[in-house]
Amino acid sequence: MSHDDFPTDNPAVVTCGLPYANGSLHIGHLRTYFSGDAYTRALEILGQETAFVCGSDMHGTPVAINAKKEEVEPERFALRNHEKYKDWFPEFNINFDYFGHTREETNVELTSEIVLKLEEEGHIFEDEIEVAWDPKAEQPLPDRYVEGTCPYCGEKARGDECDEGCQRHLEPGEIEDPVSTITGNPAEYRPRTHKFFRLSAFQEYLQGFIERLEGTSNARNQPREWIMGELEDWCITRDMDWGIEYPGELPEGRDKLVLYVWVDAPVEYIAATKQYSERVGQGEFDWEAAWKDGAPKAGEPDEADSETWEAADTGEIIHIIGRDIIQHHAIFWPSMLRGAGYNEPRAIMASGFVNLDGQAFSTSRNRAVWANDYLNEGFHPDLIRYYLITTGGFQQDVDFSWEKFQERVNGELVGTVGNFAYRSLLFAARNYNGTPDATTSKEVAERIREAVTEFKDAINDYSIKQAGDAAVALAAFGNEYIQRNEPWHLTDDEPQRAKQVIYDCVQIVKAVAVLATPILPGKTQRLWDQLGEDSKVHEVNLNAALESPPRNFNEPEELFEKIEDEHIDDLNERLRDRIEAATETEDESMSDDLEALANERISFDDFQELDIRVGRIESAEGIEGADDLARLEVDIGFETRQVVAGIKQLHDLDELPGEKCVLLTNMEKAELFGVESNGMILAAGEEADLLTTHGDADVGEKIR
RNA sequence: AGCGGGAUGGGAUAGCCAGGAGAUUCCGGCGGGCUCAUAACCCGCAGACCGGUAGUUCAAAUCUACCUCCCGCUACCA
Repeated sequence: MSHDDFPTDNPAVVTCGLPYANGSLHIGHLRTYFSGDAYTRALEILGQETAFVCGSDMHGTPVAINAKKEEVEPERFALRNHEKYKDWFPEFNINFDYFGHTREETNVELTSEIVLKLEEEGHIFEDEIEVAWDPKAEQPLPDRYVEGTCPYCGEKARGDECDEGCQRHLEPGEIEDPVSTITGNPAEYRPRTHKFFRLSAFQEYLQGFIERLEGTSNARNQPREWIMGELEDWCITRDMDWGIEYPGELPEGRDKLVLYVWVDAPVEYIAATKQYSERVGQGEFDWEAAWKDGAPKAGEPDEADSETWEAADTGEIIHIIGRDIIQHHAIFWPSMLRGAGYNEPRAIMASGFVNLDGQAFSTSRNRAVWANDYLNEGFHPDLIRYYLITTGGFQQDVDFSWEKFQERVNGELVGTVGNFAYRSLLFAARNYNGTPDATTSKEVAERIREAVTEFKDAINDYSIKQAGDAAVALAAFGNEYIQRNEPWHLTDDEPQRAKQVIYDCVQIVKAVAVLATPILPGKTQRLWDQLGEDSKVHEVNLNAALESPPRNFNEPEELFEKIEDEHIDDLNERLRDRIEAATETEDESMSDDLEALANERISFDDFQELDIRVGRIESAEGIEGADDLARLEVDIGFETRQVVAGIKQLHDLDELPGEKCVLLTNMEKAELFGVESNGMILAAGEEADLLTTHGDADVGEKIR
C-alpha cells in the first residue's frame, strides 16, 4: 500500500459492507453499493486492477431469531435472503466480481485459520464473564437474545449494542436488567468462560493506522475516542448454535462455542476475493498479492510503524461502508488483520444515511422506498444511482424525495447529458451518417483533458460525486459549445466549419460516455452503442475520451426520458397512504391495555427492604433540555432529597410545592440529564398521578 | 443529555483538510436569444455582509477558542 495515486501497480480490492441476510433492502441501503460499484468502475477506467467483492452476512442472533419465528432452519432462512440479494444487485447494475456469503467453505476455513493464527500469536485468551442466562429455558442468551438497560445511558438496549440509546457497542455481560427475548423471562447472569481477542495490545498499532488511513474523515475521526482512550478486549465467542464453530481448543467442559458474527463477517472480504481469484485464475487476479503479500510480519502488533507500511508493497484495500459500522472496520478488523499478518486497509469510505423527505427511513412505519418498488415504477437503475451518488458529499446524509429526484433527473440527465448527446449525434447522423471528417479542435481537446484530470483527482480524493460532476459539467460545456457555434447555420455556407463543430461535439459525447460510466453504467453503454463503438464502455480506459469516435453510426434514440409531474404526484400519494396505513396498525397495536399482573410473589422481607416515606414537595422545576423531566426537592423529615421525575408535562409544576407525596428513599441513585436523582417519587399510570396520603401522616413516616 | 452531521443568495448544494482575485453549481424569479435538440438548449440580470463573537494572519467561508441555532438517531417517567 503505497499511498501513491491510483492507478498503482498493485491489485486493489473494493468491498461493500455485507448486507445482513435478514429482510429487504431499501434505497437507503443501496447507496453504499452504488458507490462501491461506481468507485470500482472508476478505478478500472484509471487502469487500476481491481476486484469488487461482497457477500451476505449469514450469522448472528437476528437471523437465528427471525428464522425461529418463521419456523425454518437459520441456514435456509439466511440462504433464501442471500439468493434474493444475489439476484437483485445486478438488476441495479451493481456487479460484484464475487458475491458470496459467510457460510461458504472458503470463509469458514479462512476465518478458522485467522483465529488459529491469532491464538498462535498469543492474541487470544480465556476469561470468565457473567453472561445472561434464561433460567426457565436453561440456555445462555447471547447478544440479541437478551434485552435490557444500557449501563451507560440507561436506555433500553439490545444485548450487543445500545441500538436505541447511545449507540454504544456492548460487550456480553454488560447489559443491565436483562430479559430473555425467547421467553420474556428475566434473565440471570451466570459465569461462563469465553474467548477474548486482546484488542488492547493493538492500541499503538491502531494509533498509527488511523493516521495513515485514507478515505472519508469520519472513518478517521469517529474511532479516535476509542483508540486514544482505553481499548477493551473483545469477546469473540458466543454460546449458540448458529455460527462458525470456534476452531481452537474449547474452554473446559464446553462442547460448543461459535464465533461472534463480527469475527467471520469481515473475513468474507478476503474469502470472496479468494473465490474470485479461484474463478478467474490467480494469474488474472491474485488475492494473496492483495491481502497478504508485503505485509510486515505477523505477531508483534506494534512493530510496524507508518514508514514500514508506506514502504510495503501491498494491495490496495478499500472498504466502503455505512457510517454505522465504522468502529468495526477501523478498530476490530484492522487489529485482526494485523494480528494474523494480513495487509491493512488503505481506505475506508463511510457514507452518510439516506433520509426520506428529511426524516430517516423507518422500516416499521413503512416509511421507505424499497428497492423493488423503485424498479417496479419502471425507472432505470442509473437514475437513482446518479441521484444518490451526486447529491451531497459522501459523508453527508442525503435527502431523498420524489420531487428532488424528478428535478435532478429532468434537469441534469434529460436536459444536460441526454439532450446534448441526442442533439449532437442526431445532427451528425443526419448530416454525415456519423462522425464528420475532421479532428478535435484545440479548445475542445483541452476541455476534455481538463475533465479527465478532474475525474482522476476526484477518484484519488475518494469523491465519486466529483467524478460524476466532472462528466456532467463536460456535457454542459458541450451544450454551450454547440449553441455558441450554431452548426445548423454553418452547414450550407461553411460546411468545413460545420464538420469541425460537430466532430468536436461527437468527441465530447464520447468523452462524456467514458467519464460517466461509473455513475451511469447502463446508460453510457447505450450511448456507446449509439456512437457505433463495438466494445464495452466499462472496459476502456481514460485515453478513450480523446480517441476518435467511429466513422459511422445511425440516428440515436433519446437516452433519458423525462419524468412527468403526474407520476411524481402519484408516487407521493401512494407513499403517504402507505405510511398512514402502517402508522394506523401501529397505533392499534399499541392500545393501552392494563399491564398484566405479576405472577411472581415477593416475600415480606423483600417488601421490608423498600424504604418508602411520606414526603413533602418543597420545590419543583423543569430540567432544561428535557421534555418531561423535573427536578424536585422533597422534604422527608430527616433531610431534603433531590429527585428527578418525569412529570414536567403532566403536572403544573408551580402547584406542586407543599403537596405531600410518597417517596422510595432507598432507590439507587441515578443521574439524568446531569442531575442526580436520590429517590423515586411514586405515581400511578401513564399520567403519573402522584401518590399522596389519605390522612395526615407526618413527613418522614415509613409506609408499611 | 449522548453520539454523529450541519449552518453559504428564495430552496438545495460546492468550496473548508492543503487561507489569497469578482464565492460554485442546480432549481426557482426576471429579461433576452436560438430553433439542431426531449417546450429541450444558450446568454444576461436580481439575489449571500458564507450562524454569532473573539483570536491568529498582510490576507479567513476556509485555521483556533467560545457561543447560538438546526437536523438525524436516541433518550428523558429512578
